[in-house]
Amino acid sequence: MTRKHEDAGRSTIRDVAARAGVSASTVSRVLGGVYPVSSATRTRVMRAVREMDYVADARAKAIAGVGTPALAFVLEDITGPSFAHMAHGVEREANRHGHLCLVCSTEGDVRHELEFVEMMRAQRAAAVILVGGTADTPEYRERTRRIAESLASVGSRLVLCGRPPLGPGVPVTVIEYDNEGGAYALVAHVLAQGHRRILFLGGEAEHTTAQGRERGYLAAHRARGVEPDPALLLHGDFTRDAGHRLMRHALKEGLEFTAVVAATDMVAAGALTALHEAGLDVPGDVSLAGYDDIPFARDLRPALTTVHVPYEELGRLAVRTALGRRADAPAEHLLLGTHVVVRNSVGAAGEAAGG
Amino acid sequence: MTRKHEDAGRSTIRDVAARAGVSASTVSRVLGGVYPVSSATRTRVMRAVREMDYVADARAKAIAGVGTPALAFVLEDITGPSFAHMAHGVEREANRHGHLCLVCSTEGDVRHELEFVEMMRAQRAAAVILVGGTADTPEYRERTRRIAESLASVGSRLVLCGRPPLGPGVPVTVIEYDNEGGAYALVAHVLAQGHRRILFLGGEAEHTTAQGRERGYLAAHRARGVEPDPALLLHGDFTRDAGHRLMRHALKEGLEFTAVVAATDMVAAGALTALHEAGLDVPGDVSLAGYDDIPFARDLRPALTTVHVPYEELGRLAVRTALGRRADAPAEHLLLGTHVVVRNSVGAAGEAAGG
DNA sequence: GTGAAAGCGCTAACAC
DNA sequence: GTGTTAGCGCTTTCAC
Repeated sequence: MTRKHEDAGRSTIRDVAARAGVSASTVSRVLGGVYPVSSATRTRVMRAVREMDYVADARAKAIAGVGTPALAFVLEDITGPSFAHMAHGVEREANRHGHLCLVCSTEGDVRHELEFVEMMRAQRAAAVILVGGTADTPEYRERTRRIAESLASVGSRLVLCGRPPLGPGVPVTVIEYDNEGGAYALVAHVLAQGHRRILFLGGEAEHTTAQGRERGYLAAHRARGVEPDPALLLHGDFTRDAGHRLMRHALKEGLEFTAVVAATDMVAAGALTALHEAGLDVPGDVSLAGYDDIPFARDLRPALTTVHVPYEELGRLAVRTALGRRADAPAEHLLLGTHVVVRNSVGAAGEAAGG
Repeated sequence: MTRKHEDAGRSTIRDVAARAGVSASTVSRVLGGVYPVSSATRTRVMRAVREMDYVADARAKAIAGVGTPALAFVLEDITGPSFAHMAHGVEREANRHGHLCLVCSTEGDVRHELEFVEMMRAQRAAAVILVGGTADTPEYRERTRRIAESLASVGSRLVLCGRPPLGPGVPVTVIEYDNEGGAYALVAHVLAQGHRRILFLGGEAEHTTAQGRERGYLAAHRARGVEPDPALLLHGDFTRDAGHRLMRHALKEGLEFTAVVAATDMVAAGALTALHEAGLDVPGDVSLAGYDDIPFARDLRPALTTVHVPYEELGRLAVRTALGRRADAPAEHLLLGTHVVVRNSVGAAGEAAGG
């Protein structure tokens, strides 16, 4: 009848009740703060609570059907600036609504993503938010559709934040931003400066974010009537090191270009360093642009022209939208706008000497 | 007797049992995978599980006494690069041990920190990790001591990651790194280049991290026999904007210095931009150094001389140490080393012209 | 091997 | 107002 193991302090509501000389329900009522309880009892109970430093077990409350469920977000690596900003938005908004947040880093491993979602389902999370783009393959779509459905089946909901939808009929909430539109505007700006051979330092070929940006790059060219040279499209990942490596490679290969558009600011940063190491001036010899508008972009020399993405807002909206929905609501889709931020890294093509 | 609300799919172990034509205990045994169960039953149960896409409620398991508790980390803002790296280390290591992670951003508000810790206590988290430095006041120490004790009383443990200990007798695990030593080495390096008036762009005056770095700054001066000018110690916070603002201020006031040491790389980045905006060359006119060695430091122009801190390792160790301890273990303290990374932002003083 | 029953810490419906 | 009882979803004796 009494607790099995008397580990110091791990007291239960019954211990508090005993100490206050009342029943457990009374303690529950006092703590709940709603029911009518005589002020004398209330005082006694509160004193016991304080003396024992008691705090009710949230998990027990949860299974008893009270208390707000957690929110889960899974991302590749919290260390990336744009991930971090989305995560921050998610976290803030979740807290505003009284939800705790679970984080999981997949380290880019798809199996981890699956494992985590399963764990979140076991936790009966209010929603699972997949943060950031991913490799888009048929398997991915199938797997994610299943995830969405199994989440819906336990009353939870899948949210895609910064990742495109999966097609109709999948019970998923998606909040993304306009990768293609932003890249289009950015590249149009570069083209408007007279550049015609623009190197694109992309992400992984199948990555949704990279693809969107690449589409914008292509579309801007076509709109301007210039045929993009496929040889100018390089692929790596979204890290600073990839940018550095790709840029060195392009320079060594003698690729001809007068401007480079990097898929992210991180990539641009690495590329910038490689350009400098090669003795090239930006934007004197080569123009450079990034994407994301991370805080650091302003401190690069020259200050980086880039595309601003409302990452934090994205995270906040993901939560707000998810919480407002029933688990089995139909798919819904928000697309946030982006805009280019002109700074000093893109110059007129006339002055450029070529890579 | 049957479930109250028949929300689609939220099936329980009893539903699975019914479908498989066995008792709940049998399902539990099959899923547990330990007990002897006839392979026929096992198959039937597994099929039911699959068909219903059943996954056991982790919270219920938790209160029944099985399942690994979560780990919680609370930090100011996941958006800061060094926070993010510590968080990443925490997350990775926790996952390696099968623990889920709860994150909480305090947004720098002490009350939030308290609230969160209380919530984590309610969650019966295995440990609560406070990530990053904080304002060190008597109230802070008292409050944190109480937190440590109340956590210990529910069998959990407080871990300070990148934050100094609280004095003897407090049941706390602290993993920090040598702020003072790193700053000492860095400033010694700057002094060795002949600089004698070194501007220090610090963090908030009471912030533990800022204090440690400032102590190193001071100590290096004294060791070299040069009396630091208090007027050269400026305080702000750890953001890029603070660095920018402080630097402009220093320039406008006509402060005299030939080098500046920023409390973080972010601050250094802002300062660098301010220096450039003022038409000053780094390190030609003024030398500059940072602290943290964030990935971006290499891409600043000039590449930033800074102090490397093993942030991710710090996070990993925090978890590993905490999990290895009993809740009521005595205080313990790890101090990780740091080292200066010499790049191009610090030059010889002879060539400097003064701010 | 398998089921019934008790218990984990809590809340809520139902008495009195 | 307050105690008793019956759950919540799970695990784990204890019988058979």
